[in-house]
Amino acid sequence: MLWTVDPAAEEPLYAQLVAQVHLALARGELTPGERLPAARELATSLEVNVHTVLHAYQQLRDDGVLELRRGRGAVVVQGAGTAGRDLSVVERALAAFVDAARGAGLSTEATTTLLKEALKG
Amino acid sequence: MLWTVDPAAEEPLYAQLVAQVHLALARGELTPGERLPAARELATSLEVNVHTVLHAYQQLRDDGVLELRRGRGAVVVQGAGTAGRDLSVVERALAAFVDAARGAGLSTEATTTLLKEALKG
DNA sequence: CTAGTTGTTCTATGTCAATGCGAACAACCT
DNA sequence: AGGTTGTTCGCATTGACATAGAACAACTAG
Repeated sequence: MLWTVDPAAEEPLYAQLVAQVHLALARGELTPGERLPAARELATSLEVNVHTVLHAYQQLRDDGVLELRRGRGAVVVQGAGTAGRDLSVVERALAAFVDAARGAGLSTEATTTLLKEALKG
Repeated sequence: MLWTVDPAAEEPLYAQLVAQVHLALARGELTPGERLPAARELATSLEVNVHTVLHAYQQLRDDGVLELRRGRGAVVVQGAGTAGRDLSVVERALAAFVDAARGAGLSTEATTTLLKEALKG
């Protein structure tokens, strides 16, 4: 998977990393059993502090996505993600939703707020 | 519209108010020309500081949703929102998207991340 | 014109998250 | 045994968030 980080973004750096892993997992770019780069290594290449990367890793562990062990690194948990599943249905539904929202003149704030509400229930 | 605030939520208080206005506007519960409660008044009833409410109001003004004038209060801008439009199409598309995402086993993080990505492009 | 209302602006304070930095430590691998 | 890697401390800095109080200016209503 591809790692990127935008220090200018409003979203915290660690949260950006967390979201990227979730997304890569959903897209099958990351599969269970796969090992992620070492925290220090990733931190260096992203020009970010080690603790920031570790913060993201620990968050992902709490999410049940990663398994962390000293000396071994960060490994994607077996059964995590949707690897192998077909996401085309989701992609189509997403495209339809975005089109509908834009067609109705909804702002991005209103659109994301609607989704959050729907996910709550 | 209904005003609520949850101090325990992760989302900032002012952001909660902003989201509520956006949502109410999208749902037609708030119409252009309508006047919002005075900042001090709303702050008192919500047991929140005046500056917090004002922060939300000013954010909404920056979003092009509100018009603020001293002595007159906060009024919804003419042409703001989707008042009068039919949101049933959006609601259905949203429901379909949420169903598809859940059916695919996507986490809420992955789902919201997907939407953000889609809204960017 | 007067008094009340309401947003605007200013200063100040305290808390907390995020990030960065350094160091020691424990489990794991080769 | 030695290197790798996550774990756990401590500490400092920055900024957002929220609260608080006060004075001020524009508007409304009487």
